Amino acid sequence: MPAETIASEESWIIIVATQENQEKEETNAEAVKSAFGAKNRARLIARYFAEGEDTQCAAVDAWAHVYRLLLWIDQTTGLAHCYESDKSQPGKPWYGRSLAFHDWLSNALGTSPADLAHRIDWLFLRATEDLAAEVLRRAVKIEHATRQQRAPYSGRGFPKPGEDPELMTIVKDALDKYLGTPPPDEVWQRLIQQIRQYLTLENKRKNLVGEGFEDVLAEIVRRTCSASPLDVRARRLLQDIPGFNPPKKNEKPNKVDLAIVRPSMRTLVTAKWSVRADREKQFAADFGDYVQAESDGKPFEYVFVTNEFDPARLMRACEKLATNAPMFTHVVHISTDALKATYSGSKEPSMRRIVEFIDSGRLISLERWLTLLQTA
DNA sequence: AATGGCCACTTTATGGTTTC
DNA sequence: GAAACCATAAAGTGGCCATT
Repeated sequence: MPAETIASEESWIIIVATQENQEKEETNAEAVKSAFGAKNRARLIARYFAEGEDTQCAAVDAWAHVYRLLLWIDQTTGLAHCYESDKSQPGKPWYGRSLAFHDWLSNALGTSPADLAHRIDWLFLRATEDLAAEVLRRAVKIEHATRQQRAPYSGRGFPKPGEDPELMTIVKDALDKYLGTPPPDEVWQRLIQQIRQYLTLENKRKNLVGEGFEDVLAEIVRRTCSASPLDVRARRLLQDIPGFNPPKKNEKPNKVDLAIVRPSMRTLVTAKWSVRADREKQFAADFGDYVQAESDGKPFEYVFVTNEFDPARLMRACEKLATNAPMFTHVVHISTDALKATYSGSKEPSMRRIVEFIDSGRLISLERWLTLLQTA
């Protein structure tokens, strides 16, 4: 594996970066300062659609774009992630469902179960390249300062940054018998740093999935509905949407995940890749704020878009009432086909219930929602 | 086994301050 | 007056744990 090493007499900074990154950086003169930030996400999403064949973005393929861009493989099972990791371990019920989902997805994307990993997670992989480049730039920048800080203590065997002796012992003990010659210090250090980077990388993902989901949906709506006059924005202030008052003083302004404004209707979207109980409570609180702030005396839609696979959570979203009418105008899942395939081997009533909701039109697919937006 | 809920994790955005 | 720097709030998610 090619690596960039910043050598110094003490050799304590070893940054791992792929050759590919380095080349990209040279051609890509502009440096990305916030790899996961709104600006870079927009740049990457634009690039994704520019490189693909489906530039217009057909409603029927919308789910595939979302999954190619955002879905990932669970490291512990090797399968496409559709539920909490601890419940998706081999032998537990959601392992079977994860297998079914993985099977459905590789088929639907026209690839094999073994190759699926390379067909998804586009956004995270690209953003991660930018992040690595930025980390490298920063390390170079502060290298001098770090060396000065350590200078007074040189020669006294102070621990080096990023050494992690415990992790090193684990690896050493495991391989001891098989190593003819003990590897040099730099090799150890690079290995340890690579392991740590690999492990921490996964934690960063949730950071990108959240707002990245909002951005991807916004872009898909824009491209799918390019024929009709509509204004789509992610994280728009409620007060900036026509017909909604600013908050009373001392109350903090409310941001809407996705706001779609058409001549005929204002649609406020809450977009959550997945759901937890605490987030469910937020739905009703937000809706209350929206109703409070409405100033035109005209109806608006409140839509929930998600990739949640838990039937209980989906059911509550479908059934939730505000006053005595359904709170959500639509409950939208990225792929109701994926849901059905994932549940197909399960006889639990909760899952049958969801299939009924799908069949009755209460829980609709992203494709269906986009066509509704196009026609209204 | 399913449910409900808490919170650790990580980054960005923002606003203020300092430096050149 | 731009830039660089710093501290802090906010956001969103998945893992995890206790309870049903």
